[in-house]
Amino acid sequence: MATRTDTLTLEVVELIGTVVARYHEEYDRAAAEHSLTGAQARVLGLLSLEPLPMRKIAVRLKCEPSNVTGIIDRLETRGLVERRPDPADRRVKLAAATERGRRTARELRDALDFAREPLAGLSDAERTVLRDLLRRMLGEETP
Amino acid sequence: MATRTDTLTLEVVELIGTVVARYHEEYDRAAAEHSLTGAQARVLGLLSLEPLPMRKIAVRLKCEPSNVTGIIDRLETRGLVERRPDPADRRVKLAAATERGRRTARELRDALDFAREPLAGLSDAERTVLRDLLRRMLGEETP
DNA sequence: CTGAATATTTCATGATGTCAAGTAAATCGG
DNA sequence: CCGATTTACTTGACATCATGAAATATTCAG
Repeated sequence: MATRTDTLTLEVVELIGTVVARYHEEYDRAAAEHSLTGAQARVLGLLSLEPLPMRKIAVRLKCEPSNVTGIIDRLETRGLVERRPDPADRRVKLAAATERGRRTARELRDALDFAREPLAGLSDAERTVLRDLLRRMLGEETP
Repeated sequence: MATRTDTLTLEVVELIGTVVARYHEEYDRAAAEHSLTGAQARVLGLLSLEPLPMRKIAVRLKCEPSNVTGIIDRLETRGLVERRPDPADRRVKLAAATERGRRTARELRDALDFAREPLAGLSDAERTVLRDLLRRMLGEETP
């Protein structure tokens, strides 16, 4: 099976590149409307689901823990996140979204839902096909 | 047509998020193997096709021209890119990949081709479907 | 209890990004 | 042709994000 140089493959790769670029534009634009950077929006989104230790945030972001300190600092300064002690381990600090933080995260999600409208051009059947192709492409087994 | 909250749409959005993350990981990893950052690799890729004025690089990157100055500075320091005068307009500086720059860009492209192997799991017919769906999703009319 | 491992922070450093100001060159109106 | 405006690029100041090393506090293993 030709995997590298054929026109079709290159075309798909190019399209995926475009999807990636579009995704970031929309994400950063939505974040900027709340005066957040992309990284801050991402972390706030994570914390709106559940409080997390600094260490785990770093794992999710695939970055050094020392980097997370600064990002949480900035979110905390703006009252969107707070640090709490972990009752089970006094070394650990849990970062948790405040009420305002959760509200901001919700608004961000809604704005991104709007940005996701590109999918509106596809029917349910087509989305199903797209979902299955993406899953296989990502090597996830169809459950 | 339900576009926002249905499970199928959210699932596809999630998968696209995963594709975006995967794409960046691979891209940055390939760039790092040549001691390049993602931004540097991206610019080098552009310049390996044709020399460009600083201004146009900024447009392609969707950033301020002053930012491009630094990126080109760093690529130039490493002998991958050079600045040339534009014979048609003495205000303009053309950034052009050197021979070494073109070679590095080629190696980078090859490494990325390898990273693109996820597509190997799909047949030609499936890739065609994927291509068409992505095109429609991106609002490009099928030529 | 002591020593190793873990979680976080701080500091130094570099890349990327913005914005404002400055320089040089082209262009336009008169 | 000439002065005013626009355009292209650079510089400097600053914020964010990222890494890595060192410091501190706490847990855990033996």
